[in-house]
Amino acid sequence: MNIESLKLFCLVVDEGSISQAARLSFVSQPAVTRQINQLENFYGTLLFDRTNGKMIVTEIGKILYPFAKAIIHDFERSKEVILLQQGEYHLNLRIGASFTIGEFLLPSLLGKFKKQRPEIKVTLTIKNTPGVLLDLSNDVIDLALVEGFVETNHLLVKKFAEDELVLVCPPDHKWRNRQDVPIDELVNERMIWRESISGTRHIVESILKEYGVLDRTINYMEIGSTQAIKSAVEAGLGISILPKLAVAREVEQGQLIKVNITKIDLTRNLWMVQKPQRFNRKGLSDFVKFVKSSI
Amino acid sequence: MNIESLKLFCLVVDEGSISQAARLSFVSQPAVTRQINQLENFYGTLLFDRTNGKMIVTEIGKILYPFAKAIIHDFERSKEVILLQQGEYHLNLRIGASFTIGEFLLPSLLGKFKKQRPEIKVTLTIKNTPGVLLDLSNDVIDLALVEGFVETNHLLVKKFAEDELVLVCPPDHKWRNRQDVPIDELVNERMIWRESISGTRHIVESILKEYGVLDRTINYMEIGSTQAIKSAVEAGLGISILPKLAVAREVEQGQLIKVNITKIDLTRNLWMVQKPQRFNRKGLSDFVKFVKSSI
DNA sequence: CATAGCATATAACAAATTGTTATACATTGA
DNA sequence: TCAATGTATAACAATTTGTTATATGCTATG
Repeated sequence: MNIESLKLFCLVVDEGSISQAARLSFVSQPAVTRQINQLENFYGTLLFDRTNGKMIVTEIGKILYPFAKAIIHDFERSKEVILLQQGEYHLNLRIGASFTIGEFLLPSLLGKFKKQRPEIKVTLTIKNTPGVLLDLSNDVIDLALVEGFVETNHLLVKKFAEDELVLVCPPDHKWRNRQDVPIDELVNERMIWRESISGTRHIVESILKEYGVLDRTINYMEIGSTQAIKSAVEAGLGISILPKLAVAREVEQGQLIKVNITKIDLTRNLWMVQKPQRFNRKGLSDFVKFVKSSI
Repeated sequence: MNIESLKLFCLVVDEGSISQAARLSFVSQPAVTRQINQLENFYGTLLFDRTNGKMIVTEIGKILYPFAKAIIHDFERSKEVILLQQGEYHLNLRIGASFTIGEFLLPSLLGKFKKQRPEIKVTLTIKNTPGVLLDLSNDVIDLALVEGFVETNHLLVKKFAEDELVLVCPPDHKWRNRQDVPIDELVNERMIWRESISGTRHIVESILKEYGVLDRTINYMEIGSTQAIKSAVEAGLGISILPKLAVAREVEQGQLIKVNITKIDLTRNLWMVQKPQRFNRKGLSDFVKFVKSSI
């Protein structure tokens, strides 16, 4: 039993005409005729008296009418109420980001987005990359913005920006006037690292390993915060390889010295990761579009 | 939107399982899966959380549930109420019959039928044939039982019995000891007729006309009642051609003399006439079957 | 009273929907 | 780990729904 049929039935009752009901419903007249016929067959009785080509509802049709109206009403309400509920859903956006992205890239980006779409409520959660991806798979966030090494297992991954990793040293370091430093010279330098599950560290380690330098550097210190690492380097405790994004201001103001590693490109991609969902929050696709267009 | 889909949705919610819902509905599991999917697509949202293969209704599904229940309930009620109404309809049977059939054939027939089906309420209306057919076309009766000459125009006509027309004369008539009377001898006899629209008269006239006798008989009297004609013949006012059914008892008791007209068969058919209706009263088809089987 | 205009019904066919079976994939529990 | 169970998907048949073309029947109008 189709609710549309009941809707047509009511319309024919109200209009007293199949043709008129068809016009109002933007379907052909035979379509309405058949719907009414099927309704009559279903209930096993005539719903209209067709004497003289007029459609006059029968006694039994009059009995059906309020039931049909009630069904239609409930159905329409169900659509409305769910749509309302959906509204809140779609206007909520939960973003997770790794430290570098969350602390240095997203704040201004989110600011611009909120200016364009103030009605969308954004929640930003900053964790290390594995934590963010865990949140994603647990449906705690709708979108993950992370750097490096995402297994594409059941996840939608798309590059949305690049960031360069740069070697920084204190202003009084011996490399302070060098443009380039060959990678070999990193040997015996005191390296300050992020914690071992950090996306940034993962990338740096794999590069150094590739060049056989990793094992010969001095793992001098591990600090769980980029901000703290910067302070440590500034204080002359060692050197570090950090995202350009994170040290841009300190380098500009001379608190840190940026040194290129000869011939080595430490550019890595930044990824947007989504879980493939049958129904996404509308705010999500809007934000994804915004990020793509603004970077 | 199909009410069956909503029913399945509720069943899946209640059972927490698509497979179980499929079993209870006697359809295949993929059929239920797709119904649920289409429902989700229609509302643009997930109605179930399928984590770990379980079907747990979502918040929005919980919103839909009472609406679906209400719709299903109203729909079921509409079926019940209409069926109830139908009951009265189907147990009512309005029969119309022409005089001869209504007065001499139907009473015992209806008695037997009521003994078999006491729950069916029968209304019998007796009129002349055109009146009965008019009632039929005006939906005042459901079944007409008439003799002769029914235009098959939009009507379902079926022979259900035969009746013979017989010539009757008073017991002191000159033909009282004759077995046969040639048709020519009818000339100059005082004929007593039914009214001109009577089915019986129609048939008799056409036979007499066929043999060229009609214009030479004496149209002595027209009486609107078979019973009155019988009395008139008995009183010696003339002769008449009447249905065998109507004179059987009087002939047996010697109050009227039956005379055959040589070599002429005045057997005529009795007809059951129905309007072709899309939905007939059940009592009607039952009565039609009863009549066919009992005659 | 014939006929144009309007309404419903029916037939034939295309498109969409619904059901089926077979099969893939994921989870659970022995 | 593997069998058992449950959901999803693909491919196909059967049914349903819409369409256009056309028949039929009533009403109003000249």
